[in-house]
Amino acid sequence: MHTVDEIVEIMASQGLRITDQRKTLARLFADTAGYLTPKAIYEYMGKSYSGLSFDTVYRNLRVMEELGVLEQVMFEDGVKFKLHCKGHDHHHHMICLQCGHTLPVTFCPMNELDVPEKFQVVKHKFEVFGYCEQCGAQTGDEASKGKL
Amino acid sequence: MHTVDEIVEIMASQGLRITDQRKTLARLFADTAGYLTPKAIYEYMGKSYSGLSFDTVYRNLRVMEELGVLEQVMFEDGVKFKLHCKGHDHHHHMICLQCGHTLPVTFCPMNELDVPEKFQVVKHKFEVFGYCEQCGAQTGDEASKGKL
DNA sequence: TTCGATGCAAAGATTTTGCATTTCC
DNA sequence: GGAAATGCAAAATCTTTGCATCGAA
Repeated sequence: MHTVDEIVEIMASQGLRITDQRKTLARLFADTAGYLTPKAIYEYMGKSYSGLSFDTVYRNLRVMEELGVLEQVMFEDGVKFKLHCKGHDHHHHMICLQCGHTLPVTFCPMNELDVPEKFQVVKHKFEVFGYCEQCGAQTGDEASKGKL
Repeated sequence: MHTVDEIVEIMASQGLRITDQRKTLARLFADTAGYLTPKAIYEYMGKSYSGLSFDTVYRNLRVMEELGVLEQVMFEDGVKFKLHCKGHDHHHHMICLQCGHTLPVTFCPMNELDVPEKFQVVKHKFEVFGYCEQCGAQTGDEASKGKL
């Protein structure tokens, strides 16, 4: 996980200018333990910047992704972003369908998997979806209506 | 896996009309052991139907998905469809980055995973990406350029 | 014959790009 | 001061919807 300062430092070291907007973006991701949609990010940022445009948000998300600060993931309901997990040991995630928060999973199925020698593995994906403590308690039977 | 006749029968039993276009779609999926993009499907269908429109392809894909014949999956480069795996025991897939073909993986990591009791599991995803025998042999060093 | 399926056109939604203006360093 | 970042507008994708016509049952 990165702190605001670390993210800002990475951007500055690449020659990027540190605008207010980018600082706010960095703070948002540093404070968020999960996935955010571009729309949610735009709406959050819009609170602080009246003339904010969607394309600037996208541009900054792309820049931060290229720097390796953020990672982009496709879900059934669209693209989401979160802080990149680099710097940590290899792991996977349990993801809350309600709020998007994530919990690390240290177990990796690739250690157990018997791969046919004909298949040349490049990468893998292992994700567990469900409801976190807060959301599971709050929603009860409504839980199954989540749509991440 | 379904045969063309099984797919057609499922559609007919739901009151859907069996048009030539739908028969061709059924045959395409019955013959394809992997994922197809809407665009690839449209282009394939276009060979047989000159006035084909994209919206009809989409409509039929949605219908077949609702009937449980197809399943839709989001990849980094967009939505893809394949025959639904129902009727088989629970399994996962190894997916070729080049051609989209899939191989079944009977191992399920959820059997090994120690889930925190606070987290209420709904579903999971385990996918292995790489190159199948044919594509791995063909592409060699170029392999890493795939983009599924 | 009748209602569902199709093609066409247009609308939505999401993401990207060109360009003038503003702002950081 | 000069280059990068932003906002605005418009374009490019991808997907869906309304409606008149066509066609399967």
